[in-house]
Amino acid sequence: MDESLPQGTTTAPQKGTVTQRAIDQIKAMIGEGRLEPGARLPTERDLATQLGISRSSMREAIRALTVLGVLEARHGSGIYVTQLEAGDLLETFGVVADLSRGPRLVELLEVRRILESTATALAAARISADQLAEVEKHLTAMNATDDPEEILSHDLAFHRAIVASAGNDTMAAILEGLSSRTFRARVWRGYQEEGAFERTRREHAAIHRALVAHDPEAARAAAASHVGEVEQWLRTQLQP
Amino acid sequence: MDESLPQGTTTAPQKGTVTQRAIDQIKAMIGEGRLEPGARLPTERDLATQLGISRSSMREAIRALTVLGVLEARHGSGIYVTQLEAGDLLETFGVVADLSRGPRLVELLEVRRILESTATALAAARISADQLAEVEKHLTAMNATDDPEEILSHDLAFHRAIVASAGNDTMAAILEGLSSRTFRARVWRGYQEEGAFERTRREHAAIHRALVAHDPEAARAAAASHVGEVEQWLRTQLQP
DNA sequence: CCACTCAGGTGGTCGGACCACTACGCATCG
DNA sequence: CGATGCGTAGTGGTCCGACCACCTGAGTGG
Repeated sequence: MDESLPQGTTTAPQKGTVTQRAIDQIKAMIGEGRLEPGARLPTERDLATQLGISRSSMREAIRALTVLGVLEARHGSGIYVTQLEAGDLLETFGVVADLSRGPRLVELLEVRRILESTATALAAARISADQLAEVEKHLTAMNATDDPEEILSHDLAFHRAIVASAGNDTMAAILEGLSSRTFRARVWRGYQEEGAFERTRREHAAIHRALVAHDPEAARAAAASHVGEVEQWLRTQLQP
Repeated sequence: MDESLPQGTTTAPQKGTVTQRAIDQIKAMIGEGRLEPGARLPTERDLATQLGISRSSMREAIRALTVLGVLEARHGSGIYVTQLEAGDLLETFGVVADLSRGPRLVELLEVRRILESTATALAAARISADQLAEVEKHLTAMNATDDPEEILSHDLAFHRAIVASAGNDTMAAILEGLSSRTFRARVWRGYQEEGAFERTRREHAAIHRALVAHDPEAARAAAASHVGEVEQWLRTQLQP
């Protein structure tokens, strides 16, 4: 069947590195509810003792879970479990966008097109007056300046406000990663040099109209077309 | 002449922890193309010396990038950059599914419904004979057993084969995380106790028919309905 | 009653030591 | 001559102990 290895403590699969085991164990503690969101963990030294490993290895495990958005270390205070909200856990999604290039950029944009068109459709049905005002604020601000940096900033906020109105925080967090600053800046650099300003402006206006009219289908089409334009442009860039 | 500037050009901005800086620098090296996918990094000791930090801190940085799927450490050999493919970077996506609970599970299922319905529609248009055979293999195997464990396994493979036929690796990797074993096992436990076997079988058959007919719209509807069923069930479970 | 001080505890960093494993060249054997 | 085996150098993995930087809260003084 299996082994003849005596287990020192309760559960020790004895697989992989010591650090990896520590990562899994802490993750399991949270998954099983033994550690609530926001809870404070024992000290690094205590944790290391409990799991029978050195503090160095335990620190590596904690660092790993920190970059994953699961834990949060506060210098001088302690280690805490994050709220485990979508934003916390999906922050690493931005890394994917930053490190992707070539064909994968197109794939990412395709995913964004699918999700954002649906999110925009949902927003058209659910958006409130206040949320719509927020959207309009960034729309007008975007059209009132020529600074590319500022345009990009308001463009991001424009879409972010719309997606937030869709009411699905997880989807919003994913799209946030897919629209991260460095990601868009890379694509926009060349895209806007082809006189895409005016087209972008029209597309944004179309999206806005659909939101005002609370027309999900029109919103979906407008958003899909908007992202699709960039997607198609990028596709041609890869086939010189 | 270096400090008091918002951002340095070459040297470190002296922000955050030393380890975090190391993480960013390595990430930047890869992003700027100074480290190609599959390339071998200098040794931990050399890297630590280059960045002027201790080996312990460097190890934490490496470990962090390892769990993110950016680096891969081979004991006794060296540290290498992964191929940076969708699967490598999106493996951490499974953590989100594993640690999510309550309302966020519904949100995740909603995202999956949107993506998988589109992926299934794409698959209907593009699927080849070989790929279709693979899908059918798992479909029949799923209907030929009563072992819940085996059913779940073939169910996963069934959808995986379909999504793979859509031709978007990034989307496939995301859906893989959203359909991870532990995630589905948690949901299915209760779902299948309500006689959902037969319904699931019919829904799978409908998806298969649409694939055979190369009918994207039917495939989209069938897939959306399939995931939506589970989604709705889960929604009711949260409102007792 | 409030503000300040300061000591203890915590995460952050460092350097060194040793172990486990891999890779590669060299000597050996067929 | 080629294939095999072995040994060694180099790599990541682990551990230890020390010190630093920072936060917290109890105690002190006004």
